[in-house]
Amino acid sequence: MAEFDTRLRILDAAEELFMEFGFEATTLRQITGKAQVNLAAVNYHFGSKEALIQELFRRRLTWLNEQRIQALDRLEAEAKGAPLKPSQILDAFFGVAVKMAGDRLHGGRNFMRLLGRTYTEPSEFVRKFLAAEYSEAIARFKNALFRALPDVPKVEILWRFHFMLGAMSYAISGADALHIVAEAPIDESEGDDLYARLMSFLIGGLRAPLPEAQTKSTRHSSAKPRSRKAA
Amino acid sequence: MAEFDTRLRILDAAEELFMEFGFEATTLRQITGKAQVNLAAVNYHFGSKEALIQELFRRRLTWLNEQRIQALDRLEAEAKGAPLKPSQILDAFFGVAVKMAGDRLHGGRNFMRLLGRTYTEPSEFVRKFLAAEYSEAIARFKNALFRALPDVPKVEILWRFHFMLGAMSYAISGADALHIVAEAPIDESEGDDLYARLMSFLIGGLRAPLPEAQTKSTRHSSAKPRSRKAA
DNA sequence: GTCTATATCATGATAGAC
DNA sequence: GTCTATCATGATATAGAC
Repeated sequence: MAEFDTRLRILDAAEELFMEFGFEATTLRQITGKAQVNLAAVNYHFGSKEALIQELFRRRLTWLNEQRIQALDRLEAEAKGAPLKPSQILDAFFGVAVKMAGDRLHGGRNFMRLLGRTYTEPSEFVRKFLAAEYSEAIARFKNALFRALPDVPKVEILWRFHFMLGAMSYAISGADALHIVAEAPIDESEGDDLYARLMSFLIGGLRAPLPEAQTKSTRHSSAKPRSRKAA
Repeated sequence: MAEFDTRLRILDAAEELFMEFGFEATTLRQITGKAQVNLAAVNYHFGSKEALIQELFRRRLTWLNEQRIQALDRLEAEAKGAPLKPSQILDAFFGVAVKMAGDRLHGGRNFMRLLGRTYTEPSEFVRKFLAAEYSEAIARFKNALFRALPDVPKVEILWRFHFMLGAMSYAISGADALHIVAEAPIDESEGDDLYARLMSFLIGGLRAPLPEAQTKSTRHSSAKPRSRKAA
């Protein structure tokens, strides 16, 4: 079979299968079967299943984070040293991702849904790899948020960033899980709709009043002394 | 000797291992090894690995959702027919979960971290099972939110509920993933701290201004100037 | 009821012909 | 570079002794 690019066929097939079944449950036989290449091709071209997974993330995640950093670069150039607005920062970080997730054509959709789940993946080597791929972009956006919200404690910003990543992950993983919430299938909100919905939510969460001003309408901690600070 | 003991040992060991390595990557040998029972014990007591997983969820998730519903019952009894405040509803739903997640002692911590990841699990039978276990609680809380926020389109509430579940999932999965965001290890916010942080964020997101562009039905410009605060 | 031993099978990976 | 054939391993599950 005179295949033009076996590598690409494997990567695309693997992306789709990993998205559907996860890393462990997807076998090399499924991948090579779907890609219509020989079973040995994966090991020939990538060396191992693990290396295939890494290459799969590398080819898209590197690009995604470059886009994010470029978007941030543009905003900061325009601002000429002034702090950015939080909404601008979130737009640069999450906007690119949601757009990529809406792109069915180039496989971005599959990849982003996979990525959303992978962020909390138990597998050690995947997490290490993700952390490395993300580190530059995360550092840039963290600093931008610190500057944009000088009154908010940094640790609070980090936690909220973390929460936002969770919301984005579910937003993108989307349909399957949402059906647990909405028994009746609802219109799948793709692209612009989803983006607008997510952004409203994220900005609302990021700019919410800090927890210390929490009004106690609950009885959860009424029995406990307030002095529990250390943890 | 006692079968009961063996069952429990298996469940506890499995919970911990599944949390650490995921369902697929955890083998019956690991489970029975950690539980210090015989390899055949899992199949004897549960029938299969799949049935073990279901039993594992059942024993905790059923209880969790009962707690949630009871909390909602109490709130609604107090309100005597009036709509609840959104913060009360969120408190009933997420508060119980976060408290359970903070309970290292009875294994609730492991379970909740597992649950957070599992919600978007690819595995078909797990998702089906979760949907069934959740359905009653979700229905109750959906309706409570619909009543509490009569001006917000229902589809919007469902999406925001979905986003909130994502934020909670990450909040609980917590430490591992957060280290990707915060390179320097930050104090692990457990219990009350985490709860307060998450609730502020969730309420902020739930009550955020609605997104402008709604390509829903033919209604245009509902004559309500949504104050778009920031681009 | 619990364990030992094993059946049965699918996996990731490799060797070597072409 | 691609294929066929095969490997060693480890998986779930079962049969039968105790």
